Amino acid sequence: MTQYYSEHSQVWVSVDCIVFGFEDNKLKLLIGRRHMDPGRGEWSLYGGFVKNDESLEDAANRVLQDLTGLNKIYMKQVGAFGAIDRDPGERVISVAYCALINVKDYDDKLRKEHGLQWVDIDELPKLYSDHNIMVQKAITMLQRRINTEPLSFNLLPDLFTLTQLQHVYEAILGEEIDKRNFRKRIKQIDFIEKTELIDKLTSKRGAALYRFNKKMYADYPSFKL
Amino acid sequence: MTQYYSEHSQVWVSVDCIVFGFEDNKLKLLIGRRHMDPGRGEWSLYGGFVKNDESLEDAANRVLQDLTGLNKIYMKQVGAFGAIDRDPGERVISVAYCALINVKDYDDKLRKEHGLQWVDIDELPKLYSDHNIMVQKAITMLQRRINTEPLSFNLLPDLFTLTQLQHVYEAILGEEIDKRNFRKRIKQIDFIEKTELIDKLTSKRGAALYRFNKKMYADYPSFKL
DNA sequence: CCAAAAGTGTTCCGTCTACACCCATGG
DNA sequence: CCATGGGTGTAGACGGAACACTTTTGG
Repeated sequence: MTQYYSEHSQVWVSVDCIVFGFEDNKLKLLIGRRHMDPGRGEWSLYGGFVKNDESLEDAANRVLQDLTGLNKIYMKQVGAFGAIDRDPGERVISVAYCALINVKDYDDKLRKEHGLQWVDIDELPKLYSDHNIMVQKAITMLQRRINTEPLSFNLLPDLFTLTQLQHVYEAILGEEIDKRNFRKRIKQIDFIEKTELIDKLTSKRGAALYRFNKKMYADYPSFKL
Repeated sequence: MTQYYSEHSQVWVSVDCIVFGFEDNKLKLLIGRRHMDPGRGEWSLYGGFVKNDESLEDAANRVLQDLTGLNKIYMKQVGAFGAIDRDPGERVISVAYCALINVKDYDDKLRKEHGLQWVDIDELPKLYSDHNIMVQKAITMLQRRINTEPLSFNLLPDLFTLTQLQHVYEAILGEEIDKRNFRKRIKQIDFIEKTELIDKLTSKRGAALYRFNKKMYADYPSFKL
């Protein structure tokens, strides 16, 4: 079993946040250029070191809040990355977290202050260290889970049209979906509620706005698209 | 982005191995009693600290080899666990790895030397720290992946009968499977090869032995049970 | 001869897929 | 009046689930 602490070496642990957003019917990733060595100037995920008095989740939440001003963001651990030389400076193990945010909730001024950009996931540049691998793993995770967990709503405003929702699925899965089949399946899910409201922004005719009823889902947490 | 190292604190990082085996048609977990403080005497997973000159995977492999004498064990990361007080002694972040081994390959003398036991996953005791959560997460992971990845063979000898294979699925999924439907599906998978050999140990009539053809799978890595 | 496990097909039902046209409105 | 996106149903294919009896042989 575990042996005494002092005989062993300690390492730095960081969290890296893989922040996805949805805009122009594309899945986007929030990245910026590193402001410090090693890797100054390279494209990178946003991250930070884990402090002694915070859990991994707390650290990821702190970094995300610092970054977006938002609290209670949907977040899931992607995994720990621990190759010896993954950080060119020192031994740093990093735990990657995937976050989904609604771009509209995110103050764009804050984005610019941090020097960050939304980049289409189909046009990602080479990122610092192993960050591309982290992103790839996060996308695979989303694809596996999107049909069995209500993830997609985190990328949309509280009120959304079915076409928007469909575009989220298409962006994550990377393939087109038949509109009629998609809507048929949605109708069977009772916690995706149709409201009386009509969205007139995206079409002339107007589209019904829907809402994800969190309470109803919490009472009966089963999801299968 | 990441800031300079020295301003930040370091932590201990350990790996914990969730070792599954299959025996008596049950899924079993390898656990032992802790030989040191904190938590001396409690049931626990087997683990060890990550050294400065090894990756997380290397550390997990080292611990597994130390434990079983086996090399090239099937292994997958379950996740990083980082609650502040998860280790009662010091701040230790642990990365859990799930391993699948064939009990027959494992020298039972070595097991006893380490004071370890195979315990039915339906009869797990309370484990040290957050180890029960790790195990639960590993089982959920297996259940999700067993139908899309060729995991099950790692729990069996090279040659196995279809009934044995079916029992592995039943043990992991926790539900009974129809024999005829199961065999129908297996027949469609061409890298599960029927051999000429007959197993006479488990039945009077004798059952055909099958083999997982790794090369054939590597050439065409698609799996759907 | 019998207990115990191996092996084998068919039918039914529900689910997924493919597919095309009318509607409402702003400009 | 027309371009744009919203909204709707059906038929055929396919895959999954239910289901029971015969075979072999060691003891």
